[in-house]
Amino acid sequence: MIDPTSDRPAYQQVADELRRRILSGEAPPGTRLPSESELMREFGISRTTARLTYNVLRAEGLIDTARGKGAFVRDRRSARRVASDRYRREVLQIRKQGEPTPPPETSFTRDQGISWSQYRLDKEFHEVPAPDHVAELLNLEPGTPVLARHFVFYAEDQPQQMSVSYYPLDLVRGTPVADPNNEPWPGGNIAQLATLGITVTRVEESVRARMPLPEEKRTLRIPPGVPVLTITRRMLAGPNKDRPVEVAADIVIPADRVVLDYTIDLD
Amino acid sequence: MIDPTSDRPAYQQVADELRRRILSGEAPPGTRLPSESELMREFGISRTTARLTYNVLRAEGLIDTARGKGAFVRDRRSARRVASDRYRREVLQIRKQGEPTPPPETSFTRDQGISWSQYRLDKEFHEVPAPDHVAELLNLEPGTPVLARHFVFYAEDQPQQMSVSYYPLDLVRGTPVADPNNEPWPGGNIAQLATLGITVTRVEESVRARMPLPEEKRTLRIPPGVPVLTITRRMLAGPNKDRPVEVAADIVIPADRVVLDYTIDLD
DNA sequence: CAGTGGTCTAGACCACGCT
DNA sequence: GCGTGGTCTAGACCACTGT
Repeated sequence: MIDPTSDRPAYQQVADELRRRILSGEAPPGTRLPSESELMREFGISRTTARLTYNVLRAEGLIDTARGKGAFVRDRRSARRVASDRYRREVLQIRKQGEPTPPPETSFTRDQGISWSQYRLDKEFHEVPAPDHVAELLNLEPGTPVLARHFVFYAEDQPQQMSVSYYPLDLVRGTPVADPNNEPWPGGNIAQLATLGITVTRVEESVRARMPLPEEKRTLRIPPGVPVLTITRRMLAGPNKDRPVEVAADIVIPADRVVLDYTIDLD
Repeated sequence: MIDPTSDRPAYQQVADELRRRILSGEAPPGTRLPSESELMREFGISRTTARLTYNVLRAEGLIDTARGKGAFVRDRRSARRVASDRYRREVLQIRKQGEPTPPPETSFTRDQGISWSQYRLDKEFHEVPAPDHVAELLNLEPGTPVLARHFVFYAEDQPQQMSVSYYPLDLVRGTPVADPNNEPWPGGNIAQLATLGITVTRVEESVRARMPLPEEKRTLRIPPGVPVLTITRRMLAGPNKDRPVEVAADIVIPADRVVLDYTIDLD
């Protein structure tokens, strides 16, 4: 089954064959793949080469391996959809109610399709000098003190995303926004700012993807071969949409758990 | 330097130390890291363990390795920004000119900040039965014939993205849109549809991230540890924004080459 | 030519899951 | 207890880059 005359290394040739089975549907998600010993016999390779094969497929996010069990085809369908008009719905909710009343929906819980009580929130609030990219997005001098709020969101005990939100300190000092004990807060960021008399009129999001750092892998329980989507968000206030009131630098979401939907109207 | 009593494997401990140097800025992009032999001496590990260390850092997208040269810290800054209002600018251009005249700007060339002549286009046009997800997005019966247009975009001879665009065949048969020899086409997709009397009024984009397939790695020259962003795009026409005229399933962009910017107005 | 990373082998011990 | 994957060693040959 291996072509020794080929330039392609043996472990890649074996990976090619297993990948073909996975992508063709011949080996659907959940299927158990040959054990390393079986690979050694079937392809006439050493243990090390068999392991190299599975290293490749693991890095591609195609398989899961477990000690004592074996190697299995991973289910790669992504789950919840996060729509860009979640912000608009939040605004409508605020206008309708005049003022949000608990237990309200937030963009996060609504995206999950689960109820408020089904998620947990880890949080730490810090006053820190603004990092450079934050200062730039908030139009502040570098080093200006800002409020940094760290969150990890869970749905049904599964971590879904982590984020750091930055606010100009002058804006929020002494307000409920700066009080960790006020969480969970009704209605999400836009509603929180509305209680301070700030009307958010525009949201800007910058989307990137990269491999997770070890700490992110641990906190979000990200399996091998799964990248993260990062969103750098900025909220602008005022009729001219020019006053930055919040930037959530690095919202980090495991890419196997989300689809980001955006709508662009051309009229 | 290695703690043999730790649960953390030796190759991870070495990776932790090198990662710390990279992320702290102690080893900035371009820095040469210790050779495998040096790692063996400095940390008292075997060649295999040293290689495992660099496998980890490679999969995280932190380093590049080259035979005969060594291991180097990769520059991870992402480059061009792709703004969601590129579609709006394209519409404005069409309205202004009445009809696009070459050499025009497209959303693609404008995003590059390069001129039209600096990129090349590989293309194949096929009439195929609509795949399931395409049929659903176009509101067609599964298997309805559609026009599939395959593109690979280059900027300065570097591949930047590949895509497949699907059009309902009834809409475009016999028109210039279905003629491969008409490429490069002035003004991008929206302008092309405008010449058919179709006014695109809404664009929907769904953004995902995953590791690239081998063919994508080859075509787009993607280094190890770099995911791809995929955009599934749908264009809608008509005053009610309800007639799907195009879906580009799987626009694939190496994540180290792009930032996707979206603006959401709340009024 | 010496040094680099890429591939591959044969073997060892371990932690874990299942029966 | 046996089979699984996870870690680690010692050693070999190769292709490529530099001097």
